[in-house]
Amino acid sequence: MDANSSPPRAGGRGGRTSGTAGAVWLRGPRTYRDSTLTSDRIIAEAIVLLDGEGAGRLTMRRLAEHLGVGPTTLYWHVKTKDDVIDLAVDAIFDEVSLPEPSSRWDDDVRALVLQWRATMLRHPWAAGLLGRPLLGPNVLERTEFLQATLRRAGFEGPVLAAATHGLANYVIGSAATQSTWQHLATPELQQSADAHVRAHADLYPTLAVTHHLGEHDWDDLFRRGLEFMLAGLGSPA
Amino acid sequence: MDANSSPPRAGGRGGRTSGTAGAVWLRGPRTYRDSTLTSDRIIAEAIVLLDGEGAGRLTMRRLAEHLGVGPTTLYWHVKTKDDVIDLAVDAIFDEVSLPEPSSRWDDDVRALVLQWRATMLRHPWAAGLLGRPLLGPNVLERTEFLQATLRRAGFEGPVLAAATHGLANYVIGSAATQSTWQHLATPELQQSADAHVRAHADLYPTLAVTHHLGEHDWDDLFRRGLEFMLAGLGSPA
DNA sequence: CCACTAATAGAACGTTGGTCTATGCGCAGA
DNA sequence: TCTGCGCATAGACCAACGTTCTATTAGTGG
Repeated sequence: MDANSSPPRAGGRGGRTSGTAGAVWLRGPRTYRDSTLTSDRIIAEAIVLLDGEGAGRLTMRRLAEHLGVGPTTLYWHVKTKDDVIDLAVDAIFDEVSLPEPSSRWDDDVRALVLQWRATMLRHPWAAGLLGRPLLGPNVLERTEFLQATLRRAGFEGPVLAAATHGLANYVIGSAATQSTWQHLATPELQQSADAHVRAHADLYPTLAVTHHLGEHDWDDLFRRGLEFMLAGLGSPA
Repeated sequence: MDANSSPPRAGGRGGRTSGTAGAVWLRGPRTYRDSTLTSDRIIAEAIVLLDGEGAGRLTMRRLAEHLGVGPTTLYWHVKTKDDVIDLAVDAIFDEVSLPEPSSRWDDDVRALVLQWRATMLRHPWAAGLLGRPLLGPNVLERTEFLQATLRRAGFEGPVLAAATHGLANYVIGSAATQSTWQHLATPELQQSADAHVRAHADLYPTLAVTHHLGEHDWDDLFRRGLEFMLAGLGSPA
């Protein structure tokens, strides 16, 4: 807030630290104005902001304010806002822990994919940020795990590529759909959407009966779809 | 461009059309300054702009300019820019023609899903616009068709819902991934991404061997994944 | 000819992402 | 202890954006 008023903060550690030998160890790493702004801290705060208020309300100024820092200062640590977003997206994938390989490859896939999905749902803004290349180390590491698991299961060549893509795209699509409905659409919108479909039951007879937009058991839905995919993979292995 | 200079355009049809009976038929529908701006024309031009330059370069001002119209005029026909986008997204789904129901339900699904995908690839900006509810009539009609087809095939209850969602989410995820790579990532980025993965072959051993990011046979990949899903659906029907 | 409505344009506001430039802090060496 | 020097921060500013408010014009019905 008013972190940039007149009295300058105390820098470093207490008082005078002239060229005394050995003082380095007491001083610790380079500190500046005692709050070292790093790109990591920026990304972390960006994620907090995104989690709390959604992608639309992430602005460089608000982000700087939350960090107690001038708006333009961020650009010293980060090139553009797009960089912030890309880094934030990759950062959340750190939460997807890689399962310990078991004796059943499909169990490993299940475990990974469920965590992947859970992470995307924990940060629903991530779904709306697809459409940008996912090349961060965390994403690549998870993709590597998925593909390596499938490869150990015996898939190869085009089949392996298709299996990897199929599973990944299913997760991405599912998470995007669910995030959209759960977090970006207000309950009123969900209800009126439901009402709208039922009001036009002549146009959407099947949807009107079966498609209760707001009342899905999303977990069950996802798991069933995943089992379809795994079953389809099972035969031509 | 300079459509708003001093000389006002000629309105209506030639000269005086006072209260002469029967003149309505000669006059045709209400015309104003001989170029009737409608929300349909706005959406159509928005799609042209989106196709040509991507989502990032669609602004109300540029859209108005392309229509030879003042920037604020659009707001008479359209409430907000989000409306334009929502309408544009739904409009492109008009290109997804509903297949004639055949004797094999899976062929119908294949036909629909392939067209769905093709349309999304034809308008690659659409993928980045997921994360907003798809509730337009065109989208709903296609979803209705998909679900109705599966229902006729014997699916019911949670299985039906899972099958619909599974297929739709697979299409969405696949199209998003491919659009991202083909259109939003420059060839240089693709190449350097490839190089990056191979340079870190220690971290991504499987990807380094198999994952040629820029050189996928996307059609083949998608079809194989779709067949996995359909095969998985086939068994527990 | 006049009032009325539909449609257009313009000025302007607040906010955004980003750049350019100046300022201050902390450290190393003399 | 003083003096540079580079890392880090802030401020003024810019062009562009979405949108609103208000004025103006074209066409219609009386």
